[in-house]
Amino acid sequence: MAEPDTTTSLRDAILGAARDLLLEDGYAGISMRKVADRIGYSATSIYLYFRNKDALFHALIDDGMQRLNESVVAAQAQAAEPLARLRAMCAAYVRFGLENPAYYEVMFNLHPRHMTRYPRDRYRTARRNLDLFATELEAAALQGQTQPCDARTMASVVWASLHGAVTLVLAQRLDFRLDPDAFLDTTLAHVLHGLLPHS
Amino acid sequence: MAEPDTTTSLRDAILGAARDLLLEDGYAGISMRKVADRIGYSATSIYLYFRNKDALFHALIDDGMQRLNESVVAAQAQAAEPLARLRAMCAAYVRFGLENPAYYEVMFNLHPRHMTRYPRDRYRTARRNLDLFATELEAAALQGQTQPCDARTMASVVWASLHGAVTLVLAQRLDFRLDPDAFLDTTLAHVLHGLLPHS
Amino acid sequence: MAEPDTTTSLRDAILGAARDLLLEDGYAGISMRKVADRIGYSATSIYLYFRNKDALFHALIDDGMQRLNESVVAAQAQAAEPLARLRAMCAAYVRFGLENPAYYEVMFNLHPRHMTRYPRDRYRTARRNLDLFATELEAAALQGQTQPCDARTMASVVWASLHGAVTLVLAQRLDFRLDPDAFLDTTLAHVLHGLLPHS
Amino acid sequence: MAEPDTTTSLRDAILGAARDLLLEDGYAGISMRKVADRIGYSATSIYLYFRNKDALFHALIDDGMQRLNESVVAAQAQAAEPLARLRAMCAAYVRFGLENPAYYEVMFNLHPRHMTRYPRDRYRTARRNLDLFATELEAAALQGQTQPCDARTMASVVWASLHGAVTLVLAQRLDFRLDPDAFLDTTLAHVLHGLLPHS
DNA sequence: GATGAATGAGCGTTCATTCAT
DNA sequence: AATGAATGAACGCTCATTCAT
Repeated sequence: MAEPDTTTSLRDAILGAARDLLLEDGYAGISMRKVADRIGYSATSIYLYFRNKDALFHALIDDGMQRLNESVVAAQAQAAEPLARLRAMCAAYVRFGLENPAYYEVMFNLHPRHMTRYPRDRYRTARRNLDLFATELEAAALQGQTQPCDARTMASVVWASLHGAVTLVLAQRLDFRLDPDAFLDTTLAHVLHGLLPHS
Repeated sequence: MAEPDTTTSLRDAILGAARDLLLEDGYAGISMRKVADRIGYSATSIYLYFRNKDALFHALIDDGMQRLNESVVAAQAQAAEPLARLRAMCAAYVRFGLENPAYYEVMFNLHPRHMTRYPRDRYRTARRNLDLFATELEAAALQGQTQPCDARTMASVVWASLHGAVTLVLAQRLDFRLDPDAFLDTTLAHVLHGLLPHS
Repeated sequence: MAEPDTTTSLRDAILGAARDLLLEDGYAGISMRKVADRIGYSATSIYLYFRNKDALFHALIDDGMQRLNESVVAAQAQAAEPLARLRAMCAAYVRFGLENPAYYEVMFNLHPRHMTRYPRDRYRTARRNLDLFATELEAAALQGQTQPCDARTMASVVWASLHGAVTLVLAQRLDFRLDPDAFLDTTLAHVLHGLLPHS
Repeated sequence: MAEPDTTTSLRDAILGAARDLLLEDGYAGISMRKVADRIGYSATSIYLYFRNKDALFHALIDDGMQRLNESVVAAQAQAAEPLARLRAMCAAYVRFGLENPAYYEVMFNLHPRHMTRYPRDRYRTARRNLDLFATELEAAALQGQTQPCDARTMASVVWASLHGAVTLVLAQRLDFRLDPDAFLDTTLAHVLHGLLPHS
């Protein structure tokens, strides 16, 4: 269909097409042929760059994790105070999800069934992300800005809330009478408020 | 394979088999023929009760929504005070998700693509669920137990947090060093704490 | 390609087409698509009658064994004396091989690799064939017409000789200066002569 | 994968790898890429030495024929008398087959389809083998040790019997209650006995 | 109310081969 | 002498769906 793209590497083109398809049709919507068609190459060519479909997905996940990490780290650097940093990081996380729905789906919604072959140690990147939140939570608690808690657990709790909000919006399950942006703002405020010291 | 089941209606048998398969093999594991095999009928028979695969899914969603509603309503009745009611309802919601992963997946993770044909008015059941939360939030705010807010938005925010937690646990994306139950308890506490009046 | 054949059952048509293809292109030459094309049906239809490719082959083998058995049994009945019976049976065996090269190939040349899933007990039919030869060998020995020997072993030896001759002719490996018929006649005579009592 | 082998010629390395693969995975197990992988070269390189896959097979056949010839010639030299020589040669033939199943398969079981491009004159090596047997048969007949016959035909008959026995054993089609070695010994004895003068 | 027969589209994957370098 | 990039064809198989009965 499409003309072969000669400006980017074929490997990147494949990843890009896969990402797009993922967004349009979900996991089941990706097929090696469709990816190939979209970039104007034969299906066989994909196998020159990825051993099989799983490998392609895993590369997508790695790629997404990397980008998410960068976004959050960048946000972290934008404020001086733990709580402000947290707020920036949460906002960055949500923004990443909304702006990269395909990455988001493959990273966090892909059923474990499809992850069984995902190399164990690659999860480290994901955990590193959580650690960023935990670090700030710990700092905030030390300064008395938040209720003391187990930083690791609370990091996951915060993550879960953000994740739920992003997911609902992306899956178009949000009550249609609500404004997504207002909803997300409220979510952010609620999440942070939930961390404050019990009076 | 299986003997036709003569005690329940065929329609129910189909839904039951679909639910089981969903649970066992995930979304992709459901195929018309597998469902048919499992109940000892021919694949063609399914089409007598459901126009196509999507219709079958939608029925599954309806079914799940109904059950979820019942769980939450039951929880609501167990306490007298708005905040206590909310807590019970949140706990019931989470419990439902963990105990009915198949329903949960099809209800909230099904790709929008499959929802395009989902009749608009059926969403009402889903909305009714949210309204339950909104009602209690409103009542709690009136009594000064929580920070005033738009009840509808906040209901979705609460829901999003619970949903995120459930999703992470079901998708096995929770940090393996954390205890799921402790994580869920903390989530619940955090969600409720986030509602309290700003001091 | 071809018009659907409405006179024979589809199952038989499939087996027939598979047999023909086997003859033309060997084992590797058979594909579900080719079989389907040849009978004017879609490839999918084959799966209505055979669970998979192996099952199709196994049916072919069963079919061939049955026919071979019938040929040999018929020959056995044509003579009164053990040695004459043996001769007739050997001739019948060779004739069957030459006239049913496709069956012959699946039955005896198919690599064990492809037989691993062939149900153990089906081999009984093959053994029954050997027993026919063994029976006559035993009778002949009792009458002093042949050198005493272990009938079971010798039955296999006789079989091996016939099998080798058939195979060479079918695989077109026979020296092109020889007349196949003369070669087969000599083989038969040699095999039988080899059974006679040592003087 | 493997390091390129610099001691032997690439052509030989290819043949060796092909032979190994043939043995391990059977005929269908050979693919140009697998052969290439095994020797640490690119698949394209094979085409520098063999025009296509069939040519590679043909070379394998030549190679095998050469080796078989050597085995038989060596056996021939081990006895002084025609009949004893024949026995030794037959035994050598069988041994070669059992010890080189890969060669044996490609030499004698390869479907005629793949042989159409096999250069006519190459069959000479195969014929030379038969001539060895014919020569001894002729000598034995001259000395009155065997029944007079057309040596060329009888050489093929003898060959066919040995071939049948080898084939059955290799294809694992021998009655599992028989001991292969005993079976082969009996075959040998039977073949030779069949040559003796009619009393 | 239920089925058997049939299919077109699609899947992930492997293969022998070509061509420019 | 050797390769990397690329491909068209084919493979076994599963799927949702239709249609006549």
